[in-house]
Amino acid sequence: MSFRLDDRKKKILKAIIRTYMETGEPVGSRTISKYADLNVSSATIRNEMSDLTEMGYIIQPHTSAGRIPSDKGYRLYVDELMKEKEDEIAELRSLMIEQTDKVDKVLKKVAKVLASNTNYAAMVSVPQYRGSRIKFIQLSRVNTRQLVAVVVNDNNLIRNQIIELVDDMDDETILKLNLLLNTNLNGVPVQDINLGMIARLKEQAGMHSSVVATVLDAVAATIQVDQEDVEIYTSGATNIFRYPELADKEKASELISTFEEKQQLADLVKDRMSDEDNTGLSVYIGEELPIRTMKDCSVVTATYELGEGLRGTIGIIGPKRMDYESVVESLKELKSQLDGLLTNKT
Amino acid sequence: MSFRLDDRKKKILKAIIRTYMETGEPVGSRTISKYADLNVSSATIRNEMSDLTEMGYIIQPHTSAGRIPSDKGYRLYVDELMKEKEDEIAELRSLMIEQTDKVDKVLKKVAKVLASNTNYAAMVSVPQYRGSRIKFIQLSRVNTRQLVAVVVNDNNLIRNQIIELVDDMDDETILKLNLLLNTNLNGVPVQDINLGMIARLKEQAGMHSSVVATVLDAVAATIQVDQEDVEIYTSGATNIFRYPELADKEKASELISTFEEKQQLADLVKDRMSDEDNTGLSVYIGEELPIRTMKDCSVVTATYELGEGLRGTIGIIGPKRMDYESVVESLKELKSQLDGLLTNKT
DNA sequence: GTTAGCACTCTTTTAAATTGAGTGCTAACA
DNA sequence: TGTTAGCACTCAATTTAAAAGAGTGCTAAC
Repeated sequence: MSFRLDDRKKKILKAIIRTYMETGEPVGSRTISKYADLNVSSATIRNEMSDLTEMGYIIQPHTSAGRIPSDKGYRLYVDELMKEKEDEIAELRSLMIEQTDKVDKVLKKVAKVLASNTNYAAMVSVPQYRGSRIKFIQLSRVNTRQLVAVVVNDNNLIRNQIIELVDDMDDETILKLNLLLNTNLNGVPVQDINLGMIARLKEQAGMHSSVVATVLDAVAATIQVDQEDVEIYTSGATNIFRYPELADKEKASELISTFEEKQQLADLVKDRMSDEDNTGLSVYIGEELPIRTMKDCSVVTATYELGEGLRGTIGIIGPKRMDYESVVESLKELKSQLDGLLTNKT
Repeated sequence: MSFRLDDRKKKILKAIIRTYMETGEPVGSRTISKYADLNVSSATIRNEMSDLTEMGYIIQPHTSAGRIPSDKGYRLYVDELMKEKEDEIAELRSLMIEQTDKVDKVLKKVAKVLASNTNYAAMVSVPQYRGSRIKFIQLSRVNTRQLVAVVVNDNNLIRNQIIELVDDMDDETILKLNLLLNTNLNGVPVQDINLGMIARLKEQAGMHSSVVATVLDAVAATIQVDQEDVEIYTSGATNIFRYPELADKEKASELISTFEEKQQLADLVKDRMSDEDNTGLSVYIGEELPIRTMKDCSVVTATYELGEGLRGTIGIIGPKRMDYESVVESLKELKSQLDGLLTNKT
């Protein structure tokens, strides 16, 4: 009782998915039979649809309604049936990135443009520093009891912190510490800096004063990236109201909460980040997503690389019947704009 | 044909508002007649309600339904009828602020706690630097073609920027510039630094090299606050789904968009900021709000002051029938926790 | 001034009837 | 053997009608 997915079946499945994308309503045999390059009657379509249902590519919401694509159906569509679609993307190309903005402004704008361009919800993760190296460290005196520590990494990202002193510290010591920090940490990858290393530095500092220890700890804290919290910008959350299948109170509320919290999105992105494949694009459909509230959604993500090792993710969240082609194209376009953007800026 | 708002009328209005807050349904004369300390029949209440309607404190959504409070009614309630309510707030008191966190983390948390505590949407604006003074400026060399500028103000807030040089700059010049900047700008209020001042500095720098000019411009840009964009954290946007009168697709979508965009909230906050009254608390009801999408909401805001001149706003957005008493109490509590929080931290 | 009573209004709820899209099956056809 | 017309059947969605319920305004009596 197993069927072959022949050419006609594929064509019909594709027609079903395409139609469903537009309307959001279950699609019936009659509708498909009118579909251009497929000159068969609705009865024939019905037979084929019956087969496709049994094969699990489409689903009948109730006895007497049309069919809608299953996750498996969408998956086949994304993997095989989808043809690239080159139009409308030009808009993005012109609309975008002014070199003068700061990185976070650019990323916020990317989220916004992406959302308004696709009519889905968009997210952009701020690149993690992981893999970047320390380029410059400086301790400066603000006043007798305050220092400021500034750390610049090789992507020109700056972190800093005020250090409150409990005891005085003379200028010479500060100079010495600066030298120590720079000779020992310059060029060291951020993630290699750990407690052991700091302990060794404290020893080398020679002086066992607790003030020095405090300062070194503070510097370490400045450098250390909060590995946990990836920052995420979102935009267009309310676009989900455009799609009735996501727009009832229950679902909409849960989904928008997920966007608002961002933590789960961050987890999703982090997951994705560790992977390493050629295109940098991935598609999650429905239950494939690790986030329960999103089981009626699809998510398409792309990783971009601002500079050496500075890697972030852009993504689109929409209904399962999202227009995968244009989403993929939009993401590709933005990815290529972001890749290498940072070459000469903050 | 004008009535006096006597004691009984006030009592009845208060009862109507209280009841409506709970149920969200128009409330009828019968319901009120059962209300404890008011031993009159529903017919009497009806007469009084008729008066109150004519006076504009309550509204009849349609001929044969109960009454709901009008904006004017709520206003009276807030201004006169509301009695302070001291319970449940203790929770906030314990729940809150760990001194160790950074300011932005604290503020995000405040928004979250406020939202989950009240079941309304919450917003927190990040304090503007306006009024703060410059405490410390330092230019440091990162490498031959890059400097980093660090500016610390008297609230210990740090801003910084990488400066790309087009021409080399020797160490002596950097030292000279540092001296120049610190002697001239130290203690100067941030908002007093303008183009004229920078021009004068350039002159004083003596050297007419364009490199120096570039550096000074960059430093100015670092100091300059983006006056336009107040940053705002929001939380609990989806709480609006708890209130049917706000939860239909149309309104919910618009409201959530407003939260997401934040620009309009920022404008609201900025407006508020210029005011100067004793308590720092204000209540906007319905049409009193300058934001069209919020005409069915009420907003309560409180300004807090982290340190000298570092002033921000916390606010609650909810349905007009929000529980003004506990909202006001919650805000007061958080305000008092935030006030003066910054005394010794970043 | 207060209240019981009642007719009237209008929304909400409930139930029933109708419509309509779509299926599955059968029998006929090429 | 694959395709198709035809038809009975199913089930959600829509329409329609009826009933219920909540609340008011007014009147007349206390």
